[in-house]
Amino acid sequence: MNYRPTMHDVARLAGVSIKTVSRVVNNEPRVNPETGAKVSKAIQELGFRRNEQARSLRPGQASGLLGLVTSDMSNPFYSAIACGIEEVAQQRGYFVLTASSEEDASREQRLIESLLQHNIDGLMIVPAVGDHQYLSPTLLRDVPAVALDRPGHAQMDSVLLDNREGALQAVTALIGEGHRRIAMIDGYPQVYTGAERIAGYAAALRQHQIEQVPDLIMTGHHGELQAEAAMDRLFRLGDPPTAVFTTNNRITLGVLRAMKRWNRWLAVASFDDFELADMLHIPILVVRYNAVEMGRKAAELLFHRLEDPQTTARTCYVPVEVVIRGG
Amino acid sequence: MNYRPTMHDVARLAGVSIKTVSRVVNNEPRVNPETGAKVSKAIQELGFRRNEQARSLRPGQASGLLGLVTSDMSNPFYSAIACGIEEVAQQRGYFVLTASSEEDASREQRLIESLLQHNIDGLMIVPAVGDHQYLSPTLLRDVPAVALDRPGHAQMDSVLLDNREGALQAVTALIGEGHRRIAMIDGYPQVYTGAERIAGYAAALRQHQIEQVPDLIMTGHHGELQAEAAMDRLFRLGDPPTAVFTTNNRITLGVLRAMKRWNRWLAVASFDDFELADMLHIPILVVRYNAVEMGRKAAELLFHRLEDPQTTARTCYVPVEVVIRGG
DNA sequence: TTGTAAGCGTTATCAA
DNA sequence: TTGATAACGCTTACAA
Repeated sequence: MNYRPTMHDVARLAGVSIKTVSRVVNNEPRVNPETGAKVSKAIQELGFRRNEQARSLRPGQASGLLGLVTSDMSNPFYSAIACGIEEVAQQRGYFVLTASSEEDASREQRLIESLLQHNIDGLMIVPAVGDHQYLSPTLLRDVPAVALDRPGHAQMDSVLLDNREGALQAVTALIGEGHRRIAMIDGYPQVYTGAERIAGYAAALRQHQIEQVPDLIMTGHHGELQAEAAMDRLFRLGDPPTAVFTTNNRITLGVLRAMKRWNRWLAVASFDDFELADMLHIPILVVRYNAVEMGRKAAELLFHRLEDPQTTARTCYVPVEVVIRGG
Repeated sequence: MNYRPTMHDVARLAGVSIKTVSRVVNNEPRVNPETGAKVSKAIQELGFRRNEQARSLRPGQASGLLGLVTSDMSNPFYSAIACGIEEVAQQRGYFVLTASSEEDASREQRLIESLLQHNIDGLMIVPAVGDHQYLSPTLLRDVPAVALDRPGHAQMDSVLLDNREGALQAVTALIGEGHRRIAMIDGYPQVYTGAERIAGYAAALRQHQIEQVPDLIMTGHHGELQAEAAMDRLFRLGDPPTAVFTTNNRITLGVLRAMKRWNRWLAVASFDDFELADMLHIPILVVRYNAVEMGRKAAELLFHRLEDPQTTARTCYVPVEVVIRGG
């Protein structure tokens, strides 16, 4: 087994006390340059590296760890967020502990508790559906937290999209192209983003005096396959829609698969852009935003709060825009 | 500030010694049920949670942390790997510290050192190009490590794809379709996977007595844009190819973009599948494999080694297959 | 069955 | 400018 040198070893080799080694390691002032050189040499020779766990054991010392809980890392949206977070964290010498809640609130809670046991300095979370009392400062032991994509507890910073506005613009664009029978396929309406996007869809119809048709509103689809089936049902209607608004990237993929299978290409507006959207042979409207930037913003909010814990909770909106892809 | 209760607090409240609390927390036998109940009650009341950093400070105690260094988390291939790793780690109550090397060996080395300072129990790494002496057991302080996607140091476990065979099969399939002028666009030939895939391409041509044409072999492209430009150059040739073999997902995307721009659709075989490949209006051959499974395998190898550090290094090959997408 | 005391590797206090 | 010593929160010999 490989022995790992400690400050004691360095101190012994350099012929100084352990405190002096600590001073050198931490670049404290008031160290005699000569002593410093001796110590540095010993550090080099032994290949000493400070044990971060031991250092952060002492209260008030940061652990250099952040927690990130998302619902599902296999969704490119969340992995893009994770990228942004990591980028900022890495710049500051922090590491990120990532974990997936699978959209399960009790699992999310357990993960958060485990993360707290590891002494994370801050938490970023995409809160799963449900009550979020366990995100209260008390239960988080005053560890700063940022909610991502969905609002968390009232006293948390958050980074959100303008979901409603994006949906409204996308559906309005469809209406502008002359569509009146516009279907909507959505994920979980219980999820904040889903609810907001539905509201945007409804608002667009209302603004143009188009009545909502229950047959065209399909809610509660988890994943591509369910969305594909929903599109099938729309195709089978006596009077099918001429356009479809999908509320997230997974749904959009399912819908496109169904259209390909039926070889009937309706107009599509999708909340969420996706890779290769521009390669489609039909034009498609997408609500686009910068997910990596969302992650960066969240990490930055967190670091600001670590530096200044007193400021009141802030919500940061990431802009969305509607663009045409494919075609 | 929120005070975080310690075992001492629990002990005081329950009227027992700290050691008894420790016994209860760790489910040690030989605790009087009554005493245990008292302690559990105190733990509940105070909301006590063991401090993992303090626990793992003692040598021989696992930290419950694993390190993962990939080259670029924004590539879906690597994030899929991370998913698989996390899945296995989470099952065992481990957390994963992720970091991106950006394909820079010195940065990779610094990240590994930082990870070691955090007392990770094991490391998984997609080694960047370059010399990997710093992946020797000595410099890793005998922390078990698994190389992913590319071989690391001789004494490491590794999880690899059968790159050469996949490339050979893909190019052979193109030849089977009657193609003789088959171009190849690749990323970095210095990267192990790139080199292997090039070798597979060359082997396929050789087996069919097709001579390699230097003009059709474009190597050293980083990212989509460079690949797109390479495809442009191929189109401008007096005698352009009839088919293209691309050695990774980024290259493929660039090539498809170029084809769309020129509206000239050559046959394509791609190493790496990609989302929406099946939505393309042309058929495309892809070398497919399960990246999530690669992550799972790597994590499993790591846990095996944690349990039994003595076994010799193992290499695990993840199967690849050639399938037709799109069309 | 329970408790005392030492120690893990670091930082902080305070005295030299 | 340096060093002895006591924490930090926990586990583990060893003792009671």
